[in-house]
Amino acid sequence: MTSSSTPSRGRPARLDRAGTVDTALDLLDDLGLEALTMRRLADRLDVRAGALYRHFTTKQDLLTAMAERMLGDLHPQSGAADWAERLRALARAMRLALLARRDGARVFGGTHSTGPHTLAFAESVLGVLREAGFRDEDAARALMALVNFTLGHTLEEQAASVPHDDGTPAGPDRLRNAVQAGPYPNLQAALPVLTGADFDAHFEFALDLHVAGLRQLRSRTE
Amino acid sequence: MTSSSTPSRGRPARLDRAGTVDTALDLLDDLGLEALTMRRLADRLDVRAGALYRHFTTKQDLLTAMAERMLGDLHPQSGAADWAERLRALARAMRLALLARRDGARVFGGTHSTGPHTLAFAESVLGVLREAGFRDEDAARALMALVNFTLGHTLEEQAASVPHDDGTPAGPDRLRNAVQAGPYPNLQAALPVLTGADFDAHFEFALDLHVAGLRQLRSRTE
DNA sequence: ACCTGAACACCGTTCAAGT
DNA sequence: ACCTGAACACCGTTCAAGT
Repeated sequence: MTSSSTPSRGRPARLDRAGTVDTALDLLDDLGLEALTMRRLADRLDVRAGALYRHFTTKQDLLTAMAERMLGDLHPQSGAADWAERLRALARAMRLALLARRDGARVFGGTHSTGPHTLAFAESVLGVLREAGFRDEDAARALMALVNFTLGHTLEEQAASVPHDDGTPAGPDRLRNAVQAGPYPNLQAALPVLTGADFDAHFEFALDLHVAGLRQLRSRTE
Repeated sequence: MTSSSTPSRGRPARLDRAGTVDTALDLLDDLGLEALTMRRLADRLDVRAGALYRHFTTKQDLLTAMAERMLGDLHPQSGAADWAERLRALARAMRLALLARRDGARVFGGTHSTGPHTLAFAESVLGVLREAGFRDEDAARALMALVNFTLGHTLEEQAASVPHDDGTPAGPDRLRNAVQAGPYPNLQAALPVLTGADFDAHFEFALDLHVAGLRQLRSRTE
């Protein structure tokens, strides 16, 4: 369901950047980042690994294209609401785009795309902020903060859902055991929330903090 | 300057967890995460690679110990100030601890230590927040938000300082070229700040947002 | 022009055998 | 008890040679 176009007439080129990136993302979903190797990707494309280097100078180049592609599936949902709600919608859309693929946050975090989807996202965030009256400098820094905490959050969220080798969920257990073994009263109190799986709520909390901070900055600047 | 103790009497064990972690961190500083291999670490310890597996079940285990060790060099600077300033000091200390070693943020982000240093840090942050009057749930989420954006920021900061193969700084150039090639008026306006290297200011901005958000939450809760 | 075959220089990890 | 030697099953990347 991945390779589109190129109706096999004559002997069509089996490889092209776009199709290869799609297949690589499918492979990522199936096997995870650790198992995404050039050889396995080549296998799935019925090609030898060396052939990939005609379209990607390096594996890093492929990963960057994958990150860029992920941000293409970005649909911020927001009517003509106020700036804060439009900002929230953009942050939520970024989170969902990264969550949509296995290890999406790690792929995104390990690359630095300057492709059109990535730039369009940044452009949108900056547009909302500048229209809201923020200075260029503050808008730039607010964009960085938003991207950074969204990435950090999504990294954590995807890491937490990785199970042990034996199948049981890894994160919560280890933390609970460690906390109960030592003198950590505050951690003990926070444990239910920290080991809880309500990542939507965690993200919304962080988003609220960010927006509240911006609102205050705005009211002082204007 | 790394291996301490074990005055070579008789035939001392050449390997121990603590010393190995120190050497691994030295190697990380010298060569970076990409080049930190079990074989190279074994070389520096005058040992064969297989011997490392007597002390670390896996490379991931070693990396986790390294992350835990990094948080041991945490010295939050703050007198008996108010909660907001104490929180800032903790966040700054975490950032500095990660920046102190090459690729420190990537090592930390790729692991999930539940060691004493890591837990003590979390315990401190939670302590400040709970003493300030935050509910357990909010304190837990504020801790997660703080760790996530500090990690995200530091990841970005260390990635930005990686040069091209040819020596010139990689990040700024590529972004500038890409932005100037397309219709990105908002990015154009933000470019000086985005490509600027004042990461202290970027971090303080994000920290201000976080604290302002918390202050507002607190005034509504109490 | 595009891909294969085959190699190069590595990896993490395991484990019998030595001391 | 602790480490070596040697192997296993891989990696990313390059490049002459084929078609």
